[in-house]
Order: sequence, then C-alpha cells, then structure tokens
Amino acid sequence: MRTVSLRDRKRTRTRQALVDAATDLFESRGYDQTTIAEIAAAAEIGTRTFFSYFASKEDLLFPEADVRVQAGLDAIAARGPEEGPAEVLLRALRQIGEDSDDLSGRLAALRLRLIRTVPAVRGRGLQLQQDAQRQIVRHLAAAFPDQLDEVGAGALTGAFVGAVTGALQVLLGDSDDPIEPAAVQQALEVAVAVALTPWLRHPDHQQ
Amino acid sequence: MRTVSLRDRKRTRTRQALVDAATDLFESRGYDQTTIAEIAAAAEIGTRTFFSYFASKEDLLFPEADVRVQAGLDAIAARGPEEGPAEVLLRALRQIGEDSDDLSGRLAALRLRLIRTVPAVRGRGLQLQQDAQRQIVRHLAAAFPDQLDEVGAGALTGAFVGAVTGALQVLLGDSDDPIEPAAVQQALEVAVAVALTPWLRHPDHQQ
DNA sequence: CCAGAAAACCGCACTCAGTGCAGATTGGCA
DNA sequence: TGCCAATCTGCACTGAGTGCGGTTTTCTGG
Repeated sequence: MRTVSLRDRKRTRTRQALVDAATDLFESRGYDQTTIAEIAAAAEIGTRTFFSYFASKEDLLFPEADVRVQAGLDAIAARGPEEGPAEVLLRALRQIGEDSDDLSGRLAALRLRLIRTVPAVRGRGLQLQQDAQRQIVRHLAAAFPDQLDEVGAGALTGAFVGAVTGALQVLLGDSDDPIEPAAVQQALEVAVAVALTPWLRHPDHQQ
Repeated sequence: MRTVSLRDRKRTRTRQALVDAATDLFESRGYDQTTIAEIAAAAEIGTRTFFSYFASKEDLLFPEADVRVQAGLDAIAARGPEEGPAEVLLRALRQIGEDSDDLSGRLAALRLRLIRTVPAVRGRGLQLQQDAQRQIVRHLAAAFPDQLDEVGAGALTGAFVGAVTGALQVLLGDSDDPIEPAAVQQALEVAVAVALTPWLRHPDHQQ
C-alpha cells in the first residue's frame, strides 16, 4: 500500500509533467528565455498553480533533492560496528552516487550545464548542498559522540564534501558533454585521498 | 598618485553611501522589507542609477569581495622557497582574516546574520566563495606545478575551504551576536588539523 | 449514493527586481 | 571655452513571486 490516493497520483503526475516540460524548454529555448508561464502552459496548468508545485524556477532542476539527502542520512544510520566517521561518509557518497543517475540522464546533464552557466541555478544548488551538509553533520556527530564533537564533524564533512566538489569542479570544468566515468572515478579517489587520508584506517579501498 | 580624479572620488563616495544606507535600512527594517528604491533614495541617487553601482541587492552585502580575493592570490604569489601548498593556503587564509574585519564591524555582523536568514544572500555568498576558490585553485596549481595537478589543487583547496567553513558554520550556528574570537581560533585550528594534517610538514603551528 | 469538508486549481491584481532606451548633466581634457 | 565621454535619471517594460477569493475536484462518513 503506497500513497495511491487519486489526489496524490495526479499530483505526482503533474509534478513530473512540469519537470519534463521545463527540461524540454530549457534545452530548446534556454533557461533565461523560458518563462514560468510557458512551462505551466506546456504542463497544462495555470501559471498560478505552478507555485504550489515548485517555489521557484530553479527548483525545477533539483526535483528529488530531499530523496537523495535522505539516502545519505540512511547510509550514515546503517553504519557497521567497525566503521569510523570517514568510512561512513565514503559509503554515504557511494550510496548517493549509485541510486541517482547523477552523471547520465537528460535532466542531470542539463543541470550540470546550467549550474555552470546560470548564476541563479548555481546559487540554488550550492544552497541545497549546504543544507544537506548541515544535516549530515548533525547525524554524523550524533552517530560518533565519542570521536567527534559538532565542530569536528563540521570540519570533517566540510573537508570531504569540499574536496570532492572541488575536484569535480575542476574536472567538469569547461568541457560540455563528454564525461568519462573513469576520469570521474579517478578524481573522486584523488579527492578522498586528499581529504580523508588521516581518517581512514585501511589506506587501500577498492572500487 | 592614486585614482583621484573627481569622477572616481565621487563614484567611490556614492558607492559607500549606498552601502551605508543599505546597512542602516537592513538593520532597522529588515532585508526583505527594504526596497532598492528606498536605498537609492537614502543615498540620494535615482533608482535606475543604483544598478550602475551594484548588479543586485545582495551584492550590497559583499562590497569588497574582489579586494579580499586579490589579497589571497597575492599571498599565494608571495610564497617562500620552503613552503608547500598547504602552508601557502594557511598563510593566505590568515592574510585574508587580518586585513578585513570580517567578524567585527557592523556590515560584517549584519552579513553573517543575513547569510543565515535570507536564502538569496546565502546563495550569493556561496557563489562568490566558489568563484574565489576557483581562482585560488588555478594560482595554486600554477605555483606548484611539480606537486599538484589541477584536480589535486581543486581537491586540496576544496578540503581546506570546506573544513574551515564547515567548522565555522557549526560554530556560528544559531546564536546571534556573541562571537568569541578564542572559540573562532579554536574552530579554525580544528578545521586546519582535519584538512591539512597530511600536508603540513611542521605539525605544530603557533598562533 | 449523497452531503459536506478539505484540498487543489486558477484568475486577478499587485509589488518588486532588473533591463533597454533615450535624453539631460557633468566632469575630463585640449 | 568647447567638445567628448562618462554618468545620471526617468520611463516603459518583462518576469518572478505573493495574497486573495471564488470555483472545481477529491476525499470521507453516513
């Protein structure tokens, strides 16, 4: 038994229609050249109704943000008895990376491009990232009360996330479409090595 | 001989008047309740003219961003012969922290509060931080061509900046005015220890 | 099957940020 | 002094986002 009331199904469908319509329009016409009115019209709802689905135009690019954050928090909660904070963060990252097609997929590719192109989108993305980070810090500190205080958890999480995004930012830098998974993997390993070296117990980590 | 043409002096004065007026109005009325028209009127210029001084309302809170970034880049350029990348980053941070009253000062305090309060301001701040970070990465990679490639420099800088901001974010968390410099110093040391341990040659660093 | 309540839809009018344009002002400089 | 360029400013406009109020649709209990 899921959330299957007609109301909710309809709402989910409309929401998806909005994302799809926005994806199409952003790709063909460009982000700034697309108005919310056009997106709403393409999804066959009134302009006013749009704002009961998304609070802003930018949010169309990050539709399942909360789901991904939750996956990360779950990964922290499911820590093994022998894991330290660094291992947990690493596993959480892999978890998020797996169940979301974050580098393939039409919307994902569009998002990456618009993040590099449109300031408003970048700002919103960074904002969401920081919010997620804050939650991770709280859960991490709570999960390792003897090894980390809040400030330490903030520093560790910040270093980890900062290293990964810093490396990815350089890697995805200016080129457009051709993203090689191998290179991404390599960049992540560099970032992890830089950020987590003093934290990992086993210096070798496969995959 | 500086930039002392009457034109430039006048322009600088008007710019400062705008920042001052905005500071006053933001403090008394609140950020969202203050319109650009009001700020412009308080600084005795036309509403339209405002946009030839600042591109947006948020930018009023970050008036000397470029100056600070430049100070950081200079600090990198002035590296000593025995310094590694981590030491340079550390020195750059201290440099920036010194010549900008970033934790005292009316505008600085207001900025911190609004960053926590107003999403648009936070987004803009993160954006500026990321831009600065990108420049630092470039300069750092150029300064240490044998020790760092671009991706490594991105990871290192990201880890460093991420750790510091992550720790500060937790520290400045929810409280409002009372910021104790000693606690800040402590948080920075924690962050540096977390992020730079494997990079620093001398594990002890005074001050 | 049928109220009535709740939630969603949606038009209307509004505020405000930000832009393009064109004309008036003013400072720089020969 | 007089010309050029930068600056200032009002006007008109677009587009995001909000509050309000009335209508439609869905849910729930009898």
